[in-house]
Amino acid sequence: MDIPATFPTVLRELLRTHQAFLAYAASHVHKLDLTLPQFDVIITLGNTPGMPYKKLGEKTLITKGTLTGVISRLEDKGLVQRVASETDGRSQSIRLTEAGNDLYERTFSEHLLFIGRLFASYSPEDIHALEGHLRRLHEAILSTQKKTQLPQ
Amino acid sequence: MDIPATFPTVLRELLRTHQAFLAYAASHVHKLDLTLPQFDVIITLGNTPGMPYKKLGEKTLITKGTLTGVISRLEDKGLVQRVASETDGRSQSIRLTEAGNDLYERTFSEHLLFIGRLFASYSPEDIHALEGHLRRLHEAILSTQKKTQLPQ
DNA sequence: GAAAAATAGTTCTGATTAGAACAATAAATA
DNA sequence: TATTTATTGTTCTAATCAGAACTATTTTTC
Repeated sequence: MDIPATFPTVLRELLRTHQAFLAYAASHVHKLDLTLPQFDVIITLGNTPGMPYKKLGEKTLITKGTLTGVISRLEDKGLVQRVASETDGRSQSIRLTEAGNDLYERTFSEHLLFIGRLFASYSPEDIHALEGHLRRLHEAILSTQKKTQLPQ
Repeated sequence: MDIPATFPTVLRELLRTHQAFLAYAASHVHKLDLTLPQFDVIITLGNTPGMPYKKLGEKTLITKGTLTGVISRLEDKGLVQRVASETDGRSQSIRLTEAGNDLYERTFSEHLLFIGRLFASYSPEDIHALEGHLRRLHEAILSTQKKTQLPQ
């Protein structure tokens, strides 16, 4: 079995790029007195009638245990509210309050512009290629993980 | 200014891929009763005479405030030790203890194999291409960040 | 319909994170 | 040399993170 000598380098680069992106995005979001996960919840809920807890977690990649705390802090700030589901006694819907929606409308497009600057030098094809490479690695990880789960 | 409609998708994919990789790597490392940052420190120190605190932080991407805690926990486990610098009263060198080195020797190559499985379907050119794409995005982020730092 | 299994959220724990404030030391400057 | 400035590592805070245990409610299965 011959391991390419360079794959640890790729992975380091993945980590560094990820970290750099978070720092860049956070520098913008912190001006709103929100954390990155909090803002992520806001923009995920924007332009929706709200969504169940679980779906929100899947979209934002936030674990349910963490999500409880994030939502609570946003609720304290008056930006979101929990609404008990009528059909399922376990479930709740999270949605933006009026203040939360105001914030969303006021900041989202600017945030998009801010993030978009990163890709100033990218053509649509460039972006597409990058996405393809990431998606391939992502899928490779998932399928390797699956194989490893029930080894031999 | 025309923003490509797809860049949020790429970034989501970056986050998902990153998360998937961490989960995959952690599943292996947790068997050693170590966290990912802890193991990262171990393999960074492996095959070195130790290194100053600051350099270790740069290599592992761990902030100095966090690093203090990580090192302390590894010290408690008897895997690393702090050695005061002789020339600089502020500085310390961190290095593996004998037990730490044993662990490193025993687990590193296996860990490399484990991670290498992710790239089973990759040719060296594939890996190189992926790395190039990541590096480009990384540099785009850094340069955009620099421009934003002193705006107008 | 009753017991068992699955699901939604909460709570708890230990660790990491970024960031700021701080002490001690070293280096630069005047 | 004395003062100022920079650097190293620690400590502190508030938040996130994954994972496990737990409660309350469905849903499944028999």
